[in-house]
Amino acid sequence: MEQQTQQQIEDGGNNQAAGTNNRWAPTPPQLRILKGLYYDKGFKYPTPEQIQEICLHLKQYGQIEDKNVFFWFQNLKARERQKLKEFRNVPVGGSLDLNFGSTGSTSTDRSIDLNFGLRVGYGVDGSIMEQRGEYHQEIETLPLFPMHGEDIFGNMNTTSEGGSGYGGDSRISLELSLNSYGDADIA
Amino acid sequence: MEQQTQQQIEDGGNNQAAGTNNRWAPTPPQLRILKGLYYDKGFKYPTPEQIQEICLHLKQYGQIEDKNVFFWFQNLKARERQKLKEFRNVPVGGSLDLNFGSTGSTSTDRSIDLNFGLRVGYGVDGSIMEQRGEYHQEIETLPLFPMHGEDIFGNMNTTSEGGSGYGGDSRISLELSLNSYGDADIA
DNA sequence: CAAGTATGAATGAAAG
DNA sequence: CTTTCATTCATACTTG
Repeated sequence: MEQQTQQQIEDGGNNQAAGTNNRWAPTPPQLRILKGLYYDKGFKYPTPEQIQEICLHLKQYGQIEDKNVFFWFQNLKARERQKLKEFRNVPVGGSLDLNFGSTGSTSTDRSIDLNFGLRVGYGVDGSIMEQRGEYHQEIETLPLFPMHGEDIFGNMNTTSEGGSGYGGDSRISLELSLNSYGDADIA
Repeated sequence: MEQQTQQQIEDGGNNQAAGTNNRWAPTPPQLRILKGLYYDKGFKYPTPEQIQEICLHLKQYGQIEDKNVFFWFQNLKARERQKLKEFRNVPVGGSLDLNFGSTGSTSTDRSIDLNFGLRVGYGVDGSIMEQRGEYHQEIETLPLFPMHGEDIFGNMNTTSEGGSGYGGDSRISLELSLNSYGDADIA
C-alpha cells in the first residue's frame, strides 16, 4: 500500500518544464466526442485499435495521446461502477432520509451501466479464464461503531481546534472497543 | 497551516438549500468522528463498505453522502502528504546538486503499462460487447467515426499542435451530433 | 471589498 | 479491473 513513488512522472517525450502543466485535459470538443462514444454508442471497452483511431481523430482538437484515451475510458468505467457501489443509499433529494435498517434494495439508482463483468475470453489459447462472478459474502463487518453513543461526545466544543495538524495533539480518543459483536445496531 | 477555525459552526440538520449551497460541510459531530477515525484509529484507507457504514452513522448528525466521506478521507490523506512534500526544500544554499549520473536510466520512457495489446484475446467466442453492428472478425480501421467530419472543418494541423495551450477551442461547432448529454462543463 | 486560505469536489495518471 | 495518488478547480469563510 505504500506506493509513494508517484509524484511527477518522468516525462520522456514532450516534456515542457518541471513544474508546468503536464497533465492532459480534454478540450471541449474532445470531451464531447468521448462522451458521445461512451454514452451514446455504448462504447465502454474500446480495443487498442479503436483507441488509436479515436485518438487520431481527437488530435484535431488538441494534443492527445493514446494513453489519454485509454485512461479516460478506464476512469469513467471505474467511476461509474464506483458510484453503483457507494450510492446504494442515495439521498432521496430533498427529504432527509434517516432510514436505518434495510440495506438499500430500494433500487434508488440511476440508470447507468449495468453490464458488469461480462467480459470473458482472456486466454488466447482458448482457455477462458474464470470470469469474476460476484459471490462476495459479508466481508467482515468489523464494528467500526460498536454502538450508538456518540451523543455523549457530540456536544463538544465546536470551533477550537487551534493549531495545525494533529501530530501529537492529544485528542479525545473514541472508545470504540466495547462489546465484541453486540452491535444492536440498525434493525 | 493555520486553520483559522473556519468550520461553520452549527449546522445541525440541513444546511443545504436547493440551489444555494450545494457543497457539503461536515457538522461538528461528523468532523469529530471522522477525525477520530483517521487520527486515533488510524483509518486511512476505508473500504467502500466501511465508507458506507461510516456514512450511515454520520447521517445522524446531518445530511451526508458516501462520496462525502470518500472525498474527506481522500483529501485529508492527500493534503497531509502534500505538506510533507512541501518541506523537502533543501536549503543547502550554493550546493545545488544536479546529480544526473544515474545508471543509464536516463531515458525513462514514461511508457506506462500500455497493455493495449495485452488483452486482445477477445474474439475467441465472439462475445464482445461492442454492440456496433454485427460481429467483426477483422478489426481494421472500422468506422468508429462515420465518415464526416469533424476533420474537414477542424483540420488544421494534426501534428504540431502548439502543446497544451491549444488556444481557444473556437473551432467549428458542427461536430458530431452524437451528443445529447450535458456536456455542460468547463463553461 | 480584495486577497488569502482551508477544503469539498473532480479527474488525469498510476500502481497493484 | 480496483484502488490510490496527485493536481487542479470551485467555493466558503477569514482577515486586512
